[in-house]
Amino acid sequence: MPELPEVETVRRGLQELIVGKKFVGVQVYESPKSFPNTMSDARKFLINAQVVTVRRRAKVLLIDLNSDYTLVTHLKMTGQLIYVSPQQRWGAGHPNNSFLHELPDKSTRVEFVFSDDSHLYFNDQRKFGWVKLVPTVEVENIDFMRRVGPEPLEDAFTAQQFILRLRRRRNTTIKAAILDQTVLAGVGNIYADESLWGAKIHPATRVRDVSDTQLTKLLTEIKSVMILSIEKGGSTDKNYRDAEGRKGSYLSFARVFRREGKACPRCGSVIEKLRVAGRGTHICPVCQKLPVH
DNA sequence: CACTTGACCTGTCCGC
DNA sequence: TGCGGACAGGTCAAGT
Repeated sequence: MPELPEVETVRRGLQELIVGKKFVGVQVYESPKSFPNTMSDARKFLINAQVVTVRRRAKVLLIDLNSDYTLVTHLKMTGQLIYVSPQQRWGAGHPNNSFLHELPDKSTRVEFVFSDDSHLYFNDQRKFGWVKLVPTVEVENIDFMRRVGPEPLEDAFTAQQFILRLRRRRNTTIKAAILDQTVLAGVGNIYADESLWGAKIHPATRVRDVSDTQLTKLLTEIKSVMILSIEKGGSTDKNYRDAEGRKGSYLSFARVFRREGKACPRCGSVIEKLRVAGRGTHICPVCQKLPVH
């Protein structure tokens, strides 16, 4: 899915595009998971409500409404939230997002309509994602929100805290540990591989075998990789699009992710693909050595 | 509690 | 071409 940089890119787009807009309609195409609330709830708390702000926590997007309800969405692997203006709906396409006039399509789960006849589409090919409408004060009580760890890009999150939280997971691999959303928020498979390469740590290293110095370096790499990716509009492998339907370009700057068989930009060795923590994993076998015992 | 694995879905790609 | 299997950016429920 969309990891932190992709969700943040969508958030920034929506913040520009939909704040102040008023919902006048909603159409649910499929999957109760995508919009489990009753339509009577939607009528009461969504229809005629205006968007106040668009927030993000971890990989979750929060669209606050002036009805004191919040649209909470998780894009999981293939979710998209795409805004389409009335002009775009009539086919005023751009090469980068010319499919907008074709929406809704077969992957559209929910379609929202604003009073100016612009639309917001929640698309999700694999149907893992979800949208909920919950009272704003209840957002923090959602199970995931209670358990999720600190935001890596907040200055208040220090290396010391990062190390303390990671040390709870001594016997697992460092990659599994940073993918664990209760340790810290927002790291997914792409930025796990990229930041471990930056810190020269083999993803299968047990946490107990990674020094505090290396963990400090790892947090620095997580932050810098995410900041760069946000600048590039995130990573588009296949499905990911921003709020205007555009692709992100981070993958053309990636050092190891999906670059197996190519040269490591640091030492020139051939990048390898392996499986760690049940996920496809990319490393430089020379820069990232497993500790020997 | 810590840790691992499979399930949730659809689509695509690769080998036979 | 067709078919089976592996795999894809995330999380959660079970299992040990």
